[in-house]
Amino acid sequence: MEHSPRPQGGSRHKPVRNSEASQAKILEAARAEFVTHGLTGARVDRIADQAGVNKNLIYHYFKSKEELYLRILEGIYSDMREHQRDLEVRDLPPIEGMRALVAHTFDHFVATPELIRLMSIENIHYAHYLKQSKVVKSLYIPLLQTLKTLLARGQQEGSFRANVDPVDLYLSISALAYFHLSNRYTLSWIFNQKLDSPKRLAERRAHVVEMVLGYLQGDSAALAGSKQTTRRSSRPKDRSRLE
Amino acid sequence: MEHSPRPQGGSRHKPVRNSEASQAKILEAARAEFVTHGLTGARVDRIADQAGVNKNLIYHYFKSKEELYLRILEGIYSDMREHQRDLEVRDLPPIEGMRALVAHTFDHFVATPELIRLMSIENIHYAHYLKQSKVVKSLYIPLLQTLKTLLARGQQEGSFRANVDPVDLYLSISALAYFHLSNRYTLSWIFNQKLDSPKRLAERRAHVVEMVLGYLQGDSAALAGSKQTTRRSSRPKDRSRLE
DNA sequence: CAAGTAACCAACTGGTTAGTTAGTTAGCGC
DNA sequence: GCGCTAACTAACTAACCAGTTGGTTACTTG
Repeated sequence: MEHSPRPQGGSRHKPVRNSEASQAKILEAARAEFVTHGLTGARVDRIADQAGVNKNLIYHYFKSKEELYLRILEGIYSDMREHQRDLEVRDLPPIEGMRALVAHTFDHFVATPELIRLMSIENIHYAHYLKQSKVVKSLYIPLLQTLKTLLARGQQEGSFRANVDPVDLYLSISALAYFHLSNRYTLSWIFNQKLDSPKRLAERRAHVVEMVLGYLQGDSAALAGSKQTTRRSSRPKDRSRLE
Repeated sequence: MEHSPRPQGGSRHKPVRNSEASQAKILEAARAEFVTHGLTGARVDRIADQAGVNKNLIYHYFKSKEELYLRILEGIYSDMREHQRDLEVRDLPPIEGMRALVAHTFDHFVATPELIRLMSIENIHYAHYLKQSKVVKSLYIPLLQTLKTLLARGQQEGSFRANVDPVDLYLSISALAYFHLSNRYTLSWIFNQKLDSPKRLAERRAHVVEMVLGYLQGDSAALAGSKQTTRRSSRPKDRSRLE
């Protein structure tokens, strides 16, 4: 099916026609377009222009705008495979490991702004497209496993509190690393500070790491309010509610 | 300018023409439309249909789709004026006050899903429209002030750690209360659990409150790594970085 | 080198959509 | 009860935009 010209090497000058290169250019342009404008805001004419190919070529290789979007979406999530460097963290001492995991999550979001944009965009669309993907889901399994392992080892050696749900912890780590970036435009304006400046990012990174570690290392028994000693009971007395 | 018919009471049956009611119907329909479809996905024909008015009436009262969107945006943010119940929290003991503040932020996000959607949508649009608003920014000043007050009082009585930036703390509280909701569609699918079920929300609420309080009450000196004793220095040694 | 195939393109199409035009009619002030 | 203003409408328009048609040309294969 693929029609790569002169694949066996030989002449050096690139051929006029090159399906692989064209597809790559389309995907690259599409990624930028979807990331900056969202699915509904994206224009396939603009993608064609930016890729330097005829619009029809897009339909030649991808059957529709939505199909192309899905390809981009899967690509971005799969780049998170890099996340699987979590594995390297499993053998570190729990505190060090957790610290590295949080910092790495933070750094990854900073380094891949496209991931954050597309995650937001997908959620605006109620995850309609992501749900069609087969691969993405499985990427999270090793990550959760790493978290569980670290958590258990930390609890065993007495440095982490008990009764921490790994999914909740993952949600919190992501939340802390994600929100200030995903919402940086409204927040920067509201608080009169560039949340994505290197200095501010370094500060925030330290804060986020401290927050997670501070929580995990805090003594839950001492911290719990007068009545609550078991967390996570499904309907707490709710002393803190205002109304 | 306003042309409200029979404003002085009198006959009970509603008049055929009623500008205030029409505008209200338009705004209500527009809110639903923008919240579910975003700015680019929204259709003014659909808004007109849903409001039960002629499309041109929308242009009679609001000069464009974007203008209407801005109105909705401001309305949603202004409903956060309710947030100013933070003030009631200022006089509580610091721990109780902070607990209530976090819980209230969480509850507010749960109760106002439209706020989260529009915040995400605005950030997809780089806060282009919010920046045109004059009112929104000022809503955050008292909130930050409350945070500062609580923080200072807690530090003074020795129950909160030192060196906590109020903006960072606000970002973290919001992040923890926002992320699992804003991204509930992708996350629910990935983790095979309905993140917005009442049970799960109650659990998450407890976790979030615990996380913030646990962090604040943790002893920063004891928690800090071997070298770092002053947090928030603008370029920490970064022992936790992986690469 | 002939013939087939896939890469590639210009121009078009039809449905959609924000916004307009050119009015009609309800209700108020006098 | 007349005239004015504002509420309200039906039908239209111009631009836009995803997707198509109907090709031409580069490259491969036999």
